[in-house]
Amino acid sequence: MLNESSRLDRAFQALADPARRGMLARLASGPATVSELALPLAMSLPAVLQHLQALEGSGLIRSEKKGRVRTCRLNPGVLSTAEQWLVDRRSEWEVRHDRFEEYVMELKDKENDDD
Amino acid sequence: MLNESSRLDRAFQALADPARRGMLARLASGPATVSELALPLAMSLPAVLQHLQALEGSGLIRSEKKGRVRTCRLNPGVLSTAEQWLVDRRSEWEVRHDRFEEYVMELKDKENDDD
DNA sequence: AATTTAGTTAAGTGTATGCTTAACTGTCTT
DNA sequence: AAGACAGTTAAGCATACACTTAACTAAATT
Repeated sequence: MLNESSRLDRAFQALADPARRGMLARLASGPATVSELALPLAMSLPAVLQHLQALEGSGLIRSEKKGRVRTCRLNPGVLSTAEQWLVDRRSEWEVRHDRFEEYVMELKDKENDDD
Repeated sequence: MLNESSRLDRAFQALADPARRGMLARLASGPATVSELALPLAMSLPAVLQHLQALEGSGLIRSEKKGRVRTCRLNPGVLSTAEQWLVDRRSEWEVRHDRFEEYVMELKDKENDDD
């Protein structure tokens, strides 16, 4: 079974590499073949393949082979799962922070009462 | 120099571990000491320290020591930098996808014209 | 049929990561 | 002053990661 936590592990892990983020950025503008994805990268093709496996293993992309060319495309679902995790944390923090600001305001109001 | 790409490397790398995400989730609800962060984790204190170093090194948290207790708190800036990267990719994809949907709609309209 | 193209597999290497235990440094409590 | 508490440092170990080269498969071209 692939629980939510290990899905996020894989997704963030996949995102933690500039070559892979480059591939995702490329794929955001449309499907691409393995060679096209490899073109801007200064590494061997097997290395590219390994990055693609990481991306596909995390569910960030999917790919299919037709003849001898494999076409990759972005899979936006996992992208937004990761995004949502970050949004949730940040918004929880912001709520707390707003409350703190309120509290500071209250203190200032009381100070003013004392004048 | 710490460029944007390697900042994202570190941030996503830090996010790719359930223990560290747990710590961030805890810190989203307010500051905490090292021991408090360690409490729910089934690992030694030095291991916890190493995770905290990863988090602080990525800029996701900051911490300060007072007496013998170190207090950690969330640093929301890097969180939203990572979030923004994901949002940008997803929204670019969505724009393209919407255009494709439009295109499909157009095709269907033409089909209907032929009926 | 021979060659080029597109991708794949296998094996090896160096570095990074995630953990451990043991020993240690300050700070607070009694 | 003695001990407990909160955290830290150092060293070691096993696994995972990012790459490489060499050898290979299968599809398209000439």
